Amino acid sequence: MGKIVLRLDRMMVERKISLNELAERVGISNVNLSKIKNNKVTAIRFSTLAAICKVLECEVGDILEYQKND
Amino acid sequence: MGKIVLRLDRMMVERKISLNELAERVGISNVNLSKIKNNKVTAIRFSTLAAICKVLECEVGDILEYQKND
DNA sequence: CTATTTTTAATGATTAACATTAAAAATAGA
DNA sequence: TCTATTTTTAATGTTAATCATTAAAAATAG
Repeated sequence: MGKIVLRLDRMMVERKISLNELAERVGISNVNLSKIKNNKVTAIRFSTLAAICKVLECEVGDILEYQKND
Repeated sequence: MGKIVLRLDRMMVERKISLNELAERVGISNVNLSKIKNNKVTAIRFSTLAAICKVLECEVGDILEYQKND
């Protein structure tokens, strides 16, 4: 069926930013960012996604990917 | 502040698929797909996004982009 | 070991996707 | 121009799920 996978790790390592700091700068709780980071959410608001892209200075495609199976 | 923009048009033209057909194959109403296509939504479910990517045979970055403004 | 960071869990509020129906607007075809 | 099809807008209601908050457990760092 394929699914959407969020991959924050790479960019976070690249930008040398911790989860707590990213959460603060993005403007959401670290608890929720942890969920997002570990693919425990099934949707995301564009405002949140935009804030993440802004702080991490990256494109949507850098953190969201479509993973098809088979 | 920057925002997320959905761009379905390009891929739809490229795949030569109408909004009604895409809606049907994605599994959502044409009304909602129209909203998505015209950026009238503020969030999206990964299941919907994955279905769109599947039908259009594309990556997330092909239809979702972060647009920063100065 | 201890302090910090990250993850998990549970609860609750609020937002908003999505369905549905109906009508208006836009587009295409004859 | 007229007509059929497609797309968009509008309104209403249901349901899903983000996100906040609090607290505790687990993992990591020093």
